[in-house]
Amino acid sequence: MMTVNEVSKLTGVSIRTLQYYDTIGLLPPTEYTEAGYRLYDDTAMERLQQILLFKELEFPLKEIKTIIDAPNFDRNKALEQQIELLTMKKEHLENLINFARKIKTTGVNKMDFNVFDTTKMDEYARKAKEQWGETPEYKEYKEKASNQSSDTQKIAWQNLMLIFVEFGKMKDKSPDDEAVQLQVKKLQDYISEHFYKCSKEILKGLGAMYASGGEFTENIDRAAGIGTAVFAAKAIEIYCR
Amino acid sequence: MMTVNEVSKLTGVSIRTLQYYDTIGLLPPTEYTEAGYRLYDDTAMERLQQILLFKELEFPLKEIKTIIDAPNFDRNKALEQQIELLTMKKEHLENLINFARKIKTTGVNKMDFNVFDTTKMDEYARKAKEQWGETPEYKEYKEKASNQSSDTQKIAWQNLMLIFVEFGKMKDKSPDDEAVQLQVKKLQDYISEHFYKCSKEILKGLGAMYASGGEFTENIDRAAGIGTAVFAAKAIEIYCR
DNA sequence: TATTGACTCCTACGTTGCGTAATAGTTTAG
DNA sequence: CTAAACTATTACGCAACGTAGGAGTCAATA
Repeated sequence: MMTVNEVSKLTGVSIRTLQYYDTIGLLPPTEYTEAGYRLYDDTAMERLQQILLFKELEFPLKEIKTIIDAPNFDRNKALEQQIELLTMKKEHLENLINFARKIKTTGVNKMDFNVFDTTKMDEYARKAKEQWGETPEYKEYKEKASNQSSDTQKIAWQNLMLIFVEFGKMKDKSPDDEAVQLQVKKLQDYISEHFYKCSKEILKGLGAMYASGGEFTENIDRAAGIGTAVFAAKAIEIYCR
Repeated sequence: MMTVNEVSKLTGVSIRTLQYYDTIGLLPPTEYTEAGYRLYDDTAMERLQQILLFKELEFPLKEIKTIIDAPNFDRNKALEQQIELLTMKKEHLENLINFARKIKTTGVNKMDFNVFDTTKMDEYARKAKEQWGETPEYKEYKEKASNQSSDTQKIAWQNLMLIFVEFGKMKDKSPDDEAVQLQVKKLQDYISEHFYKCSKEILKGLGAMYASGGEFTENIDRAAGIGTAVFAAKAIEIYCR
């Protein structure tokens, strides 16, 4: 039988934590002395080992409790689910890192809220559908959109907006300037990678849509400066010739 | 001037959040009506935009406050630091994912606490040093150990232990069995990748150390079953001939 | 004008996993 | 037997809000 101090020293778990695990019923001590001191035996220690194992994998304590208490719990299934969860978190972080890098290089400080609004994205998708109908490109978009988490999607749209921000900073140049044309290519590549294969045909249609004066135009101009949408459309038009 | 409701609908930020940002001083409204209603103007909205931007990058609110309030704050430096932080988190998750995968395949349910104890790791390192002196391998270890975060190191040790767990499950086989020998190679590769280049010479020395009856032997046996250390040492000896 | 419905305010508890006192009783070594 | 070391319980603190409750406000309708 070991006291809290001994258990703590052996396992590295703090005394407070042991007390806490007792109060939440995760790891009740084997018995108490008359004075109320907690005493743990080997069985309790094994349970603690289990707890530490799952805690290491970032399971929340409540889940750990149900997992360990369930007599015939499917360990592997829980592990797989947790792996999935961790993977999603990882991807989220990867997205954020890319986003932060781009923010740094473009030096944005204004960004339209609608860009952050996921519901608007579907609106754009619907508009695109109106223009293109049930083309293979639209199907591809829907597929990618449904496969990827909305989180990944959201950040993809944000990064797309950052490309327009770069357009915004080139407005003093001519639309056929080399740097501007390169930017158009970056746009095309980005769309191809994250939404659907973007041929020059489609890009042309997009350019027209950007400058058509609708919500898309507004959003671009608000995020990247007034006139950016039209400017980008011009550059796109030249690029697609 | 916009009310909380309007701001909320425009930005997707909840009313409660706006109230909260007011109480913590992050985003005080431009003014209050006589009735105490919060009113926001364009300047406040821009500030909110900034806040959302940094929040997206998982900056804590307190930092966001200091960042935005500092008149000549080095944005890029803050972004770089945040990128680093996010990268560390990502690496941690990658480690955990690998750990979880290995746990799943090996089916461990016992793991010695000392394995989780970082302080012991340095002890092993010191022992290794006694055996090898200031060899280039030891220098390599120290370099890798200092470069990698202690977190990554810790999980590397855990995964090393899992390799011994697999040894433990092969104890009924002969040490020169093909599967066992393959396991030795896996051990060698793992050490090479995560600690230092592990030649057969060094591996031989390690094998002797594992079976020498010291703390290392105890830890291996406790984590992977009694007799595992000796068994692994035999297999290693054969492998190194 | 009174009422209704929509909106807003503030207060305050719940969440997660403990850290950190503060106060008081217990055990052990000298 | 006393002091040192250990333990217990209680309870606040943190991060970033969600949620609920009670009450005052605003705009429009009956």
